[in-house]
Amino acid sequence: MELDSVSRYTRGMSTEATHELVEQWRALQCAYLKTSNALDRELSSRHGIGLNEFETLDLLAEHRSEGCRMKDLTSVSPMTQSALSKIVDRLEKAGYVRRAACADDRRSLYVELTDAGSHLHDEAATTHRELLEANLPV
Amino acid sequence: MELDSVSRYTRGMSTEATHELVEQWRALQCAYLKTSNALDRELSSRHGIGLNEFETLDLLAEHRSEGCRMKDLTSVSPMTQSALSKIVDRLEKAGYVRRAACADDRRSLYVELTDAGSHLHDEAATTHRELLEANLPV
DNA sequence: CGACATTACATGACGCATCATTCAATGACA
DNA sequence: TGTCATTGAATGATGCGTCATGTAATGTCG
Repeated sequence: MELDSVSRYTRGMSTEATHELVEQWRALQCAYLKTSNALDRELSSRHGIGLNEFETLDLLAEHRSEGCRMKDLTSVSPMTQSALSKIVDRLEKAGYVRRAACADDRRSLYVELTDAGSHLHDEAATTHRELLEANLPV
Repeated sequence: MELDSVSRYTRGMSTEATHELVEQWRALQCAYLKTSNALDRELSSRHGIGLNEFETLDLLAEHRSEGCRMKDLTSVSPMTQSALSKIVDRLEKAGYVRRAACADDRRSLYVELTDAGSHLHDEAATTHRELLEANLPV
């Protein structure tokens, strides 16, 4: 008869090592969720945009000089192409971003910050950096 | 005239320190998203439950002896009370969990693993630990 | 050149988490 | 004990991200 009242989810790992791994994961999870929730809340209430919207603005600001197409955005963002499409939708509707045709390739679209978007980014970035400082593990 | 072509979202922080902070945040984000996506995908395909469902099972297994009410679950999980209520709904519908009345306080409900839930947890935990080992930064 | 594969992006259906609210049970206190 | 606040949990509306798919435009290669 099998004794499986105690879980044995360790295949070649000691239980201590496994436990440490789980602790590490929970710490990572906790740090991430705490920070991202704080960021999302504050950015929403102070500036009216969510975290992912801000980070998209941030990437756009960062690559402003090179010109940023949707595909470039996709390659530097952890978000899905689909999600980015909708984020840019929202940012465009709010007037923070503009889609512009691309001469070389008519499938592509440039995404550019508008002046309003640039201003918003500057302000929101302050909030963002403050919260990172307050929430990030040292 | 103001020169704000360069963002100055540093109030008392050097730009390098700010940049480091952002890098740190992006690394955290990347590690978390990479790991949680991998976990979610694999747990879903191999065992038919999502990450949050598994982690709820995991917490229930961990506190099996003490008896776990919804409020206890809420206090040890990063999820919302509302979210947990729905997760437990799903787990219950799938037969992995059972809600049981609480004698002391008729508002409270105990949540217990069924045998099927216990088995599933054992199996899924293996997957979970494997993926943690594969994805977690060292 | 013409057919097929691939790429860039958008969209609809779906799942899931969150907020606000609700409801019942309990506590506190005059 | 009766009233009011609080607590434990469920639910409906809403928003957002993902997957699968659709649609152009562009490459590729016979």
